[in-house]
Amino acid sequence: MPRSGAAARDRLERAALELYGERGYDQTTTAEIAAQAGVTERTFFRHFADKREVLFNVEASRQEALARALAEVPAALGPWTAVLQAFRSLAPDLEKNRALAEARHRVIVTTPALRERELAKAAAMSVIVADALRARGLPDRRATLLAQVSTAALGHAVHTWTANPADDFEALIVQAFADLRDLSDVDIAAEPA
Amino acid sequence: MPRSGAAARDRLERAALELYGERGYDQTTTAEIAAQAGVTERTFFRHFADKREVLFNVEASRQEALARALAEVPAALGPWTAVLQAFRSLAPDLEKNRALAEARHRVIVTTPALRERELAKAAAMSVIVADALRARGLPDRRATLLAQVSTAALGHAVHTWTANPADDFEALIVQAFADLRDLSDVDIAAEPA
DNA sequence: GTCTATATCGCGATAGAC
DNA sequence: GTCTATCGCGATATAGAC
Repeated sequence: MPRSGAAARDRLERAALELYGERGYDQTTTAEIAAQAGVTERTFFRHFADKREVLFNVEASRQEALARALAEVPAALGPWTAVLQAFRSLAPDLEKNRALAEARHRVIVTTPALRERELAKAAAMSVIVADALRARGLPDRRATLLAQVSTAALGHAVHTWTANPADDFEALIVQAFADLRDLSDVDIAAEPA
Repeated sequence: MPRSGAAARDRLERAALELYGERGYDQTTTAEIAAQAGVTERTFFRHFADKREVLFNVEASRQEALARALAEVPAALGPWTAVLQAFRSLAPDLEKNRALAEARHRVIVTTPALRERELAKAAAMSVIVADALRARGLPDRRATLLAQVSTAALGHAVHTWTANPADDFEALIVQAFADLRDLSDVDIAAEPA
């Protein structure tokens, strides 16, 4: 048994995804996950704050990737377009891990507790976007607003993508942003005084 | 001690808000809340599914109000405007309970577990909006997208409102929708081929 | 209402890795 | 040798079962 923390962590993640998938989240105990990974239950909690977090470690690297992408977007672009471009850059990584993402997704959507955690991760994404927009000089409130809204669009695209194997992520996020533009356009005419 | 369920429920909510505020969510046990409300711990769990839910009962009535408001919006209005109008109708109720909302907000923002639940409630709101939009004939994907995005704007407005005692909710939500329109407008010109 | 399972976490000891 | 992951034991509290 290697003493490497990372390996144990990895085994715990795999074991959790497998067990949650087989018998469901509620019917799986942390002790079982630990056993399957070849460590004790106590070790599980040293790696993950709680039973949910074990499925959301991937999010961390995704967050870093997004932050980096946002920083690299040319300053000349408008905020809306800048965010879209950063989101598009996530596509390759997403497509590469599609199989895993689908397995994860299946478990998450069927488990309220996990869906809650997923929403929390999305909120964290939103904070990252807001920070980046402020750094671009967007006033605070607008930065927060655009961040929340665009992150919502991102979440929408990711969900659609995961649920429909035929869909292409990059096309979906572009479409989502376009739809939003159209929707507000249409209503401008209809808006009452 | 009246055996009335509603009264006990009310005392539990008050007790929880008070105790969470005083010593923090993690340092408060459900037993303590029950004791302060003059009931047994078992009764706490009869009324609320878990320790968090005790702070989110208000959301239920808010959700109903929103669903009703959405149903009453004239069919002639575009989806974007329709949602905005429904959101605006929430203003009076919000303003009336401002003091309580602020106390709640203070506890929630400082407690990750509670923030997660709050996000889940927002997601539920989003589903309600999406249903209403589909009922108005909007295609499924667009309905979901617009629902998520507009709910994000709503959340943004509510947060800003709660955090800034000087702000007026209705003005904030109108401003948020206007900002979104402007943001997409600005970028249309700047968008690359 | 009582009883119980189990998620979560604190502490001291142990044992690979460097 | 120092670190730090892990272990083993134990305590508490939430939530569900009977």
